[in-house]
This record gives sequence, structure tokens and C-alpha cells, in this order.
Amino acid sequence: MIPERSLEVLRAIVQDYIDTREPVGSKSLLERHPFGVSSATIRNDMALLEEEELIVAPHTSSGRVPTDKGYRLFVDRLSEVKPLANAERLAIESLLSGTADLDEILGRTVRLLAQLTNQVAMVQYPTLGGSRIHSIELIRLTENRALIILIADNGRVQQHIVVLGASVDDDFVATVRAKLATLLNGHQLSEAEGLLADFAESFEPAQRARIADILAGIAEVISENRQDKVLLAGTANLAKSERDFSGSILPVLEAIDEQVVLLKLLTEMEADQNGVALRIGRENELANLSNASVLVSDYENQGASVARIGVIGPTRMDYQSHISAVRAVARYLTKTLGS
Amino acid sequence: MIPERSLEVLRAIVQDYIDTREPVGSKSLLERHPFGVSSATIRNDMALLEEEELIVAPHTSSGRVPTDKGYRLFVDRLSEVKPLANAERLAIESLLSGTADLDEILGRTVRLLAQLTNQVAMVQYPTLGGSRIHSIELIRLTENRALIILIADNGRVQQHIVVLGASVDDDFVATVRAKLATLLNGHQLSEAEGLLADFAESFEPAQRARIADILAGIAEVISENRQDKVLLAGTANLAKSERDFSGSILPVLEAIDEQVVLLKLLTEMEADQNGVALRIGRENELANLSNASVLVSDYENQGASVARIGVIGPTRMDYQSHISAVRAVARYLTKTLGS
DNA sequence: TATTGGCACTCAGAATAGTTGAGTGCTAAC
DNA sequence: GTTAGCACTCAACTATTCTGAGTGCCAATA
Repeated sequence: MIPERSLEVLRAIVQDYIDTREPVGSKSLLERHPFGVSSATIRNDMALLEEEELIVAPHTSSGRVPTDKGYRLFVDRLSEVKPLANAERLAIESLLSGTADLDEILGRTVRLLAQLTNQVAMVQYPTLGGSRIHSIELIRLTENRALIILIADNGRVQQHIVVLGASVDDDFVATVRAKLATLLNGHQLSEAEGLLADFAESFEPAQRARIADILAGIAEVISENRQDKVLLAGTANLAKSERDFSGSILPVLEAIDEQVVLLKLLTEMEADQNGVALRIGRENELANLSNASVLVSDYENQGASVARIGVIGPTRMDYQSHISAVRAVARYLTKTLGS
Repeated sequence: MIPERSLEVLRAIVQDYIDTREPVGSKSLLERHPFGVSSATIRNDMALLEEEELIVAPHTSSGRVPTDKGYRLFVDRLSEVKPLANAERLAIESLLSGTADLDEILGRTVRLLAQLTNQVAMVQYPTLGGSRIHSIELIRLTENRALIILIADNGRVQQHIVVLGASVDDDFVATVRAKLATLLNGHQLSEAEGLLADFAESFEPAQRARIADILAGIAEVISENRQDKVLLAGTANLAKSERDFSGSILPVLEAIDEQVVLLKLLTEMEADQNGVALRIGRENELANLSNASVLVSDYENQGASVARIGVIGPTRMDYQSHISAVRAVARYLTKTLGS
């Protein structure tokens, strides 16, 4: 077990390092934090912390820097979440109020978060949530391709192209469309699956293959209704903290260049009971992000589906404020979308 | 008038500098380009070019580097557009073939262009083009807000929220929706304006204010149908050519962080007869881009509307190949969208 | 047993100086 | 108009020294 004071020393090291970007030495640590012991004692504590791989010295005879493990311990056990400044709270409220469509809300939100944290911010598009089906459009594009458009009553639109095994004509499409309308319009999204259970059987056997294709498409639009879009903001902040990424932001830029990568990142991280998830440095599976920390939070869309919002920055980031910023923005976003 | 050989020297300087990233000296220039004169003569030519502000010496006693003006002259008068390598042509064809929806086509295209040029690539979403109206949905969101959804027969969807001066009920919305359907469905987008000319008059005077609001919204969706989205790819390429941006890519990252800025950039540049536009360094109005060159080309969506695609990179970029790459990709994109 | 003062040691980074070589401009001759 | 020749410049590299914030360790202390 690590003694209490050593942990205090770790906390102080993390805080000072985040503040100053300089490796923290025993003596200068005492100047900022009056521990009431001598620098030699602090040095002993530091030796212990180094033993535990919580801090590390970049070179012999330099101060110490927290390791990923050190940051992890700090976040989990040593830091209080710093409440937002009132000004920040106000900024959030004013920026997210006012009616606007989804694109605009998300765009504003992610820029806000980037500005609040001075990091790269990202937000995943939400699923349709607990809304009702306003209508489903079915459009024949070519002989064997059709477009399904799902319009929810809150104005969200989801589209999907289905490729059909066999060719169809306009009449067929119109029939299906009409049947779908009477069956689904006005119902909850969540009810759709049940309502469609024996849809195919109302058609002649010869048609059922085509119907199956279309149903598969609809199922995708409705139930999965994939959240495959990510919005980014604040990329320029990366360049500002270039020194924190051991000199090169290239790998990080490469990672965020790929929507697919970001999406995987957002969805795979495991959230704690607050809906917040954090990966520090090497904890990231992606080698490109081994110098970065990723911090995300769940947010809700009309009490139903869950999507995510978060930031990417150097491992040397201000976890205390960022965690509360991300949580606050997620909360306000949930609220905004709920209405 | 600048003598012929001096221009040849300028061309050689630009080419060498793009190749080597090193300031070009009179002697090493001769090693790569057999001018058949002595280095002293080249030096005289260089002095002339410097006089004309086409090249500049970073320090006394170093080689010369082209100025923005030098690049401009090179592009306008000294360079042939380099035809694409066959491999590149093939890459384009294979990547853009295969049916897919708009998001996917544009996503692939912009990534392709980024890869082809090793620069940051951007593409502006196209307008709906010369397609027909499949249907128009009108959805009442709250008392005084309604959503207009325009579905084109090629599967493109455009939505817009209108805020109404007065409150409306479901019946009213349904009536308007039905009238719109009989009036517009199946018609060309371009015909819509005419068809709607006396739409308001078919309603009672008391309703006309609301109708006017809705019509304004529809007009926006149909005619303007704003191209306010830009897709980016290859941001990481910026970090790779960091040295070319006099050390900092920050201003460029800041510029491309802002959709609005990019959009302005894309739309404001004036294209030549090939539909290509180029701004070199300081020619950019945006101070952030004074070390960058922006190269864009028009592309068409079903023979009608025009949007743009292009790249951003250091002024020291390979104009000859990039111009042909951007043009080729724009052409293929036009072709892909036309089908 | 935990803490401390003392001390020798380390080493990155700044400061200084010297060397090199690719480049220049200029001039007088061809 | 071109060229050979020459003195000059200066960024970038190398080598060397210096400095100070930092360390680890030990014997003495409470």
C-alpha cells in the first residue's frame, strides 16, 4: 500500500505538471505545496512513486513526470471533479438555447466543447430516439435499387439504399409503400419490428424475396439506425499543444482523419456509472493515440438512445475541468434534444 | 519584358525547389538543367528575376526561392498540365465506380483526392441539380414550427425548418401538404417556382400569412437549396508538410476548422475557362492562408448546379500534377453524379 | 523507523567559438 | 552578352565549456 503522503505528492506532481508543462522536482514542488517536510523526504516519496511506475524521470537528474498509470490513479482516486465556472455554464446555456435543427445543434455543441476545453472535440450523431414514425417513403431509383426514407415526427430523417435481388416496378413499390404507411405511420419506432413481423405474408409468395430485402433495409433504418456520423471541431487546438505530443501531432491527426476510427473509439469505450469514459495514453488500443487521452460521455436523445460526445487531447490535459466540461455539455445536449 | 532564357531559369528554379525543398543556387541549377551557359550568366538572370520579385533569397548568400508572384507566372505561362499517371486514373475509376449514396460518393471522392495529392482535400455538397420532385413532406413540429422535407427522385433529401408567424394546426398542415403534392410531385425542380406563383391565392385571405412563410421555406429548399456543407479529408497531410508552412500549420488548421470559412473560400474564388481556380499564398484574402495555396475546380450535378472540390497545401506544391488531379477527380465526380 | 542535512554526481540545455561550403555580387576581359 | 575569377557572406554543423536544477545515498537525528 502506498502511504497517504506519497499519494498527496503524486497529486501535487500531476497538478504542477499540468500547470507548468515542466518536469517537477522535489524542491520546486515544496515551493508550491507546503508539505511541512524537507525536500529529501519528498525525494524518498518520489522514489517510491517511481518504483510503482506512477511517475518517471525523463532523464537522470531531472524532475518527474506522471506516467499514464499515474494519471489514471490521479483521476480515479485523487481528484475532485472541478465544478464549471459560472461563465462557462452561462456560455453553454446561451449557446444551446434557441430552436434549431439537429445539424446546427450538434455543430454548435461540438464547437462549444472544443472552445471550453481547448482540445479537439467530437460528437456522434444520435439515433432517432423514442420518437414516432411520421412516414416512410419508398422510392425506386433503378430497376433493382430503392431508397427508403424514414421521417420521424420530430423532424429527423434517416435514409438508406437497398439493393434488391430482383427487379421491381413502380406499381410494386407504390403498393408496398401504401401498406407500410397504414401499418406504421404514427407508431413508435420501437413498435415497428413487431408490426412488421408478418408483413411479408400479406404478399404473394412470388414477391416475398423482394419484400424480404426491403424489410431488411427498413429494419436497418429503424432499429440499428446507425449512428455513423461524427462531427469534429477544434482541430487547430492540436497544433497548439504540439509539444505535449512528444513533438508530432501527425499520428493523432491521422486517427481523427478517419471517421471510422473515431466512431470505433466513441462506441467501444466503456463508461462508468456517470456515463463517462476515459482512456489515458497507452490505454488506448490505437497505437496512434498512445500519447493522447480520450474522454467521452454518453448523452441521450429523448430518453431513449445513447450517443457520445467527447474530446481528444494530450495525456497532459486538465482532467478535472475537462471531465466536468464534457459531462455538462452532454447533459445540456440531452436536455436540448429532449424538447 | 523578361527575356526567354530568364523565364526558363525561373521555370527550372520552381521545379527544382518543388522537388528538393532547398533554395536553388546558380551552380546546382546547372547540374540539373544543361543551359549551355555559365553559372555567372545564370546569376545575372537570377538578379533580374529577383528585381522582378519573382524569386527571393531567404538570406544573403543562399539560393533562391520562388515568390508567390513567381509561382503565379509559372502556373500561368510556364507549366504544362501534367497528365495523370495511368495508375492514378485507374485508382479514380475503381474508387468512384459502384453504386452508393451521395454521402458515400463524396466521402470516397474527397479521400481519394487527398491521397492523390497528399494534401488536404475538400468537397462541397452539391445542390439537388436537375432532378425531379418526388414528394414534399410538411411536418408540424410545434405550434409555430414546421419542417419541410424535399425528396428528389434521385434519392436526395433536403430539409428545412420554418418558423411561422402564427400558430397552425394539423389539419392546416395536411391541407397544404396535399395541395403541394398535387401541384409539384413529378415536376422538375426548376419548374417549381412558376408552379407556386399563385399558390397562396388558393387559400382564404386569413391563411395567407402562414402560407407565405411556408412558401418562403420551400423556395429556400428548392431554389437556393444551400450547399452549406463541406467534407474534408487528409488533414494529417498538413502535419507532414509542416516545414513548408514556415514552421507552423496552426493558421491553416484554424482556417479549415471553420466550415464557414471553407465555404466562403470555395464559393468566392473565380474559376478560369476550365472551371479551375487557384490562389497562391498572399493572393488569398484570408491572412491565415498566406503561406498556403488553394486549388479548386467546379463539378456538376446532373448537368445543372455547380459545386466545388479542391485541395489546400503549401505554396510549394506540385501545381502541375495537382491541377490535373483536381480536374480529373472533378470530372469523374460529375460523371458519377450524372448517372 | 521516519526524517533530515549534507554532499558528490549527472546531464539537458544554453552559450560560445570555430569550420565549412554553397552561395552571392562585382569586375575586368573576351 | 557572356564569362572567369575573386572576395565576401552566412546558415548550419561541430566541438567545447558552463551552469543549475535535479538526483541518490549516507550518516546523524528525533
